[in-house]
Amino acid sequence: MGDLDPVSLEESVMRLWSDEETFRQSIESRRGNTPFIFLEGPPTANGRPGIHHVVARTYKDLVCRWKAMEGHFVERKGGWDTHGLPVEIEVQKRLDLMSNEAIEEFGIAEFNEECRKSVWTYEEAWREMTERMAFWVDLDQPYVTLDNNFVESCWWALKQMFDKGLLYRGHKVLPYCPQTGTSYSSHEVALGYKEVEEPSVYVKFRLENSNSSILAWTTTPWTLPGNVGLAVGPDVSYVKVRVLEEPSSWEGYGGALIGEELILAKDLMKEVLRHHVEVIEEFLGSELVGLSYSPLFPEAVDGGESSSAWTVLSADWVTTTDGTGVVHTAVMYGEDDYNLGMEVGLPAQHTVDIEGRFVKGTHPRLDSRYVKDCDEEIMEILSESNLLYREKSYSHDYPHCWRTDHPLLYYAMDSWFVRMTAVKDRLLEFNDQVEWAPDWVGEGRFGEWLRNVKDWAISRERYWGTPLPVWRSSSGDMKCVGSISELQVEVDKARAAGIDNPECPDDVDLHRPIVDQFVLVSENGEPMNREPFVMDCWFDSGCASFAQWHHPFDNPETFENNFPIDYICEGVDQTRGWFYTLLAVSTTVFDSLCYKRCLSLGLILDAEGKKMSKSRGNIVDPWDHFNREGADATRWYMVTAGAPWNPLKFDPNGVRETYGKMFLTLWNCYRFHADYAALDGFDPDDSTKSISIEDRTPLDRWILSRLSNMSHSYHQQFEDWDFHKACRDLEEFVVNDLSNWYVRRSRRRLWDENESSDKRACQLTLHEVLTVLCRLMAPVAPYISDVIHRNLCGGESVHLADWPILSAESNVSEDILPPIDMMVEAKMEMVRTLAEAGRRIRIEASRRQRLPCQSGWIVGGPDISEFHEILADELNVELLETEQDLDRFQRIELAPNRKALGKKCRQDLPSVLKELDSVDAESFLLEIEAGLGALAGYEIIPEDIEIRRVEKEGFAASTVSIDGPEGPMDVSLVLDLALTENLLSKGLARDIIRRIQAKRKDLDLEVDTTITLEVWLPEKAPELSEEDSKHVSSEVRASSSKFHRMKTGIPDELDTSTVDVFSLDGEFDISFKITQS
RNA sequence: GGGCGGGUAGCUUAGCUUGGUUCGAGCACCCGGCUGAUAACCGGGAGGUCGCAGGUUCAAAUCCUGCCUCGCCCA
Repeated sequence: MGDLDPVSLEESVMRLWSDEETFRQSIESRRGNTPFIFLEGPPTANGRPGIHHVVARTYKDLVCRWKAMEGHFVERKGGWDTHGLPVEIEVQKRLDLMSNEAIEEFGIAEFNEECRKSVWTYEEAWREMTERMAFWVDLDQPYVTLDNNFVESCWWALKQMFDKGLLYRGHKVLPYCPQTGTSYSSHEVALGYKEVEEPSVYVKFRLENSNSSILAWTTTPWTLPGNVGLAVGPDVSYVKVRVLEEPSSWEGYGGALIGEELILAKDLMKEVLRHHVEVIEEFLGSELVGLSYSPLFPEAVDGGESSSAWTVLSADWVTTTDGTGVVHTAVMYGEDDYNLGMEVGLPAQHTVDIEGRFVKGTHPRLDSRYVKDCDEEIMEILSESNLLYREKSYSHDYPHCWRTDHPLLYYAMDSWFVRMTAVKDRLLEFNDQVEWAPDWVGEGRFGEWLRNVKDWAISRERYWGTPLPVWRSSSGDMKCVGSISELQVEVDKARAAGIDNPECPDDVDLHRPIVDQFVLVSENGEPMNREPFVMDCWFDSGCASFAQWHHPFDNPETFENNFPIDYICEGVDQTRGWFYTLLAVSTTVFDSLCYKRCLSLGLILDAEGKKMSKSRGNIVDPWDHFNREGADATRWYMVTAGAPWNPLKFDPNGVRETYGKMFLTLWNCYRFHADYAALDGFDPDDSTKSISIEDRTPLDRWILSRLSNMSHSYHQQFEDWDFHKACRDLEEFVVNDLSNWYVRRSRRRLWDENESSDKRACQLTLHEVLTVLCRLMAPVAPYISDVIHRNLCGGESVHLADWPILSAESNVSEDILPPIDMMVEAKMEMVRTLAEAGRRIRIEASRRQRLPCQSGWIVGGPDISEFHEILADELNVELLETEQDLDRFQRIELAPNRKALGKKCRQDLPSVLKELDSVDAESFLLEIEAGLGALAGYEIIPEDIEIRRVEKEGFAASTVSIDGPEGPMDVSLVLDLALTENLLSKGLARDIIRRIQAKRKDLDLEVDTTITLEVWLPEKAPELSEEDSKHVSSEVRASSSKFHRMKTGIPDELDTSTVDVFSLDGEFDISFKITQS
């Protein structure tokens, strides 16, 4: 068995999986069992996949693999998100189509064709990444959001909403660029923020039947003609002031007359007012509510029936952080303004047209002018009628069009909404039934979002997307079309009514501009045109749970069998994205929750903690690791680096570490088993040679028990979503228990050339341990676990094997875990602790490890005589004994039990502790046992203190605390440091063996190669006994050997390839020569 | 501005629900040991204002309040 080469190992497994269709088999072999339903959140293939996609796909994959091994039928349909703005932007940039006009000139059909091609740009890269990282998902029959079938299902869903009265047409205030005629998403807006300096104005709104004006402030003078209300905070303090005298200096427009009265927030007086004034009244905002004022531009807006137009309104979001504490409200040009306007019934009329010009009739000096050019004119107009108090230049970040650099206008656009507010209670109810990991995402972030749910604006004035299937006549009649056949019926109906329509075949492309060409007919015979929107592409992915099956048009039962979803997993940034839209759609369409479990992953950051993004250029290429440490190590690293929902700082060095520590160690453990199994013709299934566990050595029973314990907690941690803890524990088991103790302690057992039951017990044990390990690891590290498992289990893929732990949810028939023996585990723990203590003692006493001690004594603790052989070997002592007389080496110390004492003594605890420190431990313990113990006036009972045994000074000893059956107990180890000729000889032999073995290794000799040996010992060296020199010869496989006593150190012939010299404790040199025989 | 989450050694982190001995581990570093055992392992060392400031308490990394800071989402 060779060294581990993870890349070629994984690549060959990849080919094997593809040849034998392991993925398909792993699904089919469980067909008929309880399904575990997974839904893939569709990525978009118009960007290159990065390491952050590997993270998400690892968690998707590992849960699905795990559930499959538990016997569930786990289908995994791939998906692609193909609509949406990023696609359009990409194409627009490439073809230099920087406005809607440019796109329409280019042709919508041609433009959409470009988009359709663009979304597959990186499909190949995604497929390769997906396959190489071993994410098992069906990419041959994926759902694709641009497919007609998918779109048709989306139409169907929208019609369900329409029929339930959940769909309505309204306005939405959006950042809008009049030059390109486009409104922008927040993502586009973010591209174009610029710091600008602009005029801001303080305007006087004259109250009706009063000598007073209310002062309001705005940074967008162009919205003033549209003003229809003033918002005040009901609990904010306002003042009315009278102007007493002119300010000492005044620049620019505006001002106020002596005697004029102004109203504004009390806190902002100093900041706003330039005149000397007196406060004549003070009141809360609520007292202002309802007052009427004169419109600034009386011609601009028709108040109509509205009783609230040009009155003071109450809004609790008004603050006094800037302005005057009064917010000028222009319904069509601000989101808060619009919402307030809808709430209180303000007239919703545009004073600005779609090209950014004032509409005719606003004001003779403003009509038809571009609004951003009118700031000066507006100030002049207001100033002339003494309605301007002040102007002030104001600098702020303001969004600009990323394409034309023009400032964006917040503008109320026609828009379609889903009435999510109507189903809020259901949303909350369903959300409560979702098992969230971590739970705070569901309760906090997501729950909070749902409690403040707004109607979902689902229309976009774009080209590339699922068209909104609503047709509307000029008088407002509407029809929502829910399928192709319905469209055909409507088209025929229109044709019959004399409207000329193109053909509408069964496979009509449900995209723009095809569907735009159909004109339908309303009940009263009017032509109806399609509303010119496409849908928010989140609507597409929100429909994925059923649209992936073309529900309800194809096999409705497929959907019924696959809904609701058991498990979804995406980044936490999807909270308001996919997590929400899935729930929004399932609630409105099916009145059901959509998914039962949701794992929300933390963001992935670079090693410096910065978000990975294309623009920063700090993306890690997954192939850097696939081609070096392999996908297993990369996946294992990502899972063990932290909780899945915490941000992961991806450290390339960490992958390397995981590879070195976990995978090389595991491989070597496996190799140890495999090499000897091959040599001995080991057959695990040969029942004539099986050895029951109770007949195996305590060491075997120990590792098997540890394996069982670890497996149970591993499983439990999987169920608790603590994959990181599970895998860390497993890694700890492999490195510490399996490699560093079991394999190390068992090496000698397998060296034995003769067939023995002990050797066989060891091989059986290793075989069992590795088999279970492979199955536990398989979901996370699917390659190496499969290779090892196949080799151990007659070629069976680990992914077709059963999960080794039974649980309520699984379909597994039997538990293959060995018995747990807590006693043997506790004892072994003690052995290992004592072995470490022994090394500590030797270092303190300057006694080198290879020089044996005659005796060692274990003082206290449980009986571990079954492990004396192992421990004696570890400690390098000739004889290990149990000493019952504790006092021979030990004294006691008393330590406080702070928890108990704290309850009892409260604030006197410090003085009690101080006294405890100064009493004589032995005699005070007697007092306590006699019920007479007292400190600082408090009675001390045995529960208040802990007795610790420590070694007495002057002994080569060490005391350790171990976990006994009844809590922690102290055990001491004492070593006899006396030297004898016998010990010196043995130590010398061991040093010689060690150096020769190292030399053999240097010379690349095979383990079973025999040598001839000559050793030259100087006179100062201890005598090497006959027995020990024989021991040397046999250990190093010398077929003949000579041991010389010589007066000088080094033999004459010095060929470094066969001769070597080493120094023992720096006192003398020993030389030796080996040659292959 | 609002909501949520994080801040513990040079780096990565455990501990926080339920307050109790000197805050535990890994990587890197230094010294030593062990090894037919691997990029492994063992012992020891150095390295911590547990983000800051208050508060509660005999006792706070842990509970409470405020602030600073980073991130995400929303405005």
